Amino acid sequence: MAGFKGQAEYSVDSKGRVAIPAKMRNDLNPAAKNTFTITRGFEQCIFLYPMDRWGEMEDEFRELNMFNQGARAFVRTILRWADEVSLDGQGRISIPKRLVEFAGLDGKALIIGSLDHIEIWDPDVFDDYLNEQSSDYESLAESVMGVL
Amino acid sequence: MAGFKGQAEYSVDSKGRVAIPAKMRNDLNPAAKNTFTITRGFEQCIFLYPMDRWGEMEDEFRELNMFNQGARAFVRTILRWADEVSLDGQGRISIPKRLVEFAGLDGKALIIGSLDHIEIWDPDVFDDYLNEQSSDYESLAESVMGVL
DNA sequence: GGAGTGGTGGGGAAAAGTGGGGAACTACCC
DNA sequence: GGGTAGTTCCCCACTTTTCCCCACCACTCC
Repeated sequence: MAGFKGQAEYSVDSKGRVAIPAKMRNDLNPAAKNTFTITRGFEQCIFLYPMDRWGEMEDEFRELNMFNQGARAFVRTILRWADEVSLDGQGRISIPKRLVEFAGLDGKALIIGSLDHIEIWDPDVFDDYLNEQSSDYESLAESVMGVL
Repeated sequence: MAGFKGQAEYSVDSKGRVAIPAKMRNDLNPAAKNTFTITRGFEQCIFLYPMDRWGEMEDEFRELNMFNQGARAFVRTILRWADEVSLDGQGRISIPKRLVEFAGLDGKALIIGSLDHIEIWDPDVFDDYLNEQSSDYESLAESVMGVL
């Protein structure tokens, strides 16, 4: 299955609905049944995992030792923000209010494909994130990939 | 079976009744027969285990060595707080008074899905819990999942 | 230029949450 | 032993939210 890639800027309507780019919809595994688990991402963005991939994530969480405080706190956070959303007839999902607020979405959304998941950012928030990056793309690449 | 996820803030009425979110009810295994074992959770919250999953938990407790003092104390605690509750026609359960007091519930309840169980928190108590967290979500994720 | 695909916006039906009332059961007191 | 008060459980009705469907506009590809 091809991973998600590319980016697009779409509008978020008053009901919190956002269209998922057709290109990414086409990359969906039929097993995902046009359904995603939407949850809080890292940094100030939203993660969207297709149902099939989310099942694998849950299996990883189940393997954690729930008698460990840190593990409980982590699982509580990722799960309490999570919700299941499906594409409507127009290829849109509706984002729960609390996630709209968390990501600071305000009329516009930046959709970014990221292999096994899709990220949703507020365009302004994403600009700030880019500006905060201390190292440039080339140095980052070296530190992440250079040790392989 | 998909695990429980998501959160919702519902009211606790004067009779100690709380609705279980429809999304979580739909994730219930029919074998659970709309029945839960409700008991004291970790941190100041209430745990709700569907009947089918609770059976497995009991099996785990049975395997503990009851000649060990700690094991006895642990099992005593979790069992003495436990009670069996069923959904009424409106999808609600009624929480035993002593658990309402333990969790500090006061008119409102925060329901959090957590894979194999559901947690019930008082919203204020949960805020305090969040504030006590020493590390942010990103660092927590790295320390919990980063070693995989 | 027309048809089809892709994104946007709104309205109505159905489901979900909330609160209250009444019957059945129990426990306590007279 | 009977009556009363308290509790629990079940059912009904109301209100709000959510979801699904329909219509429209823009762009692109024949």
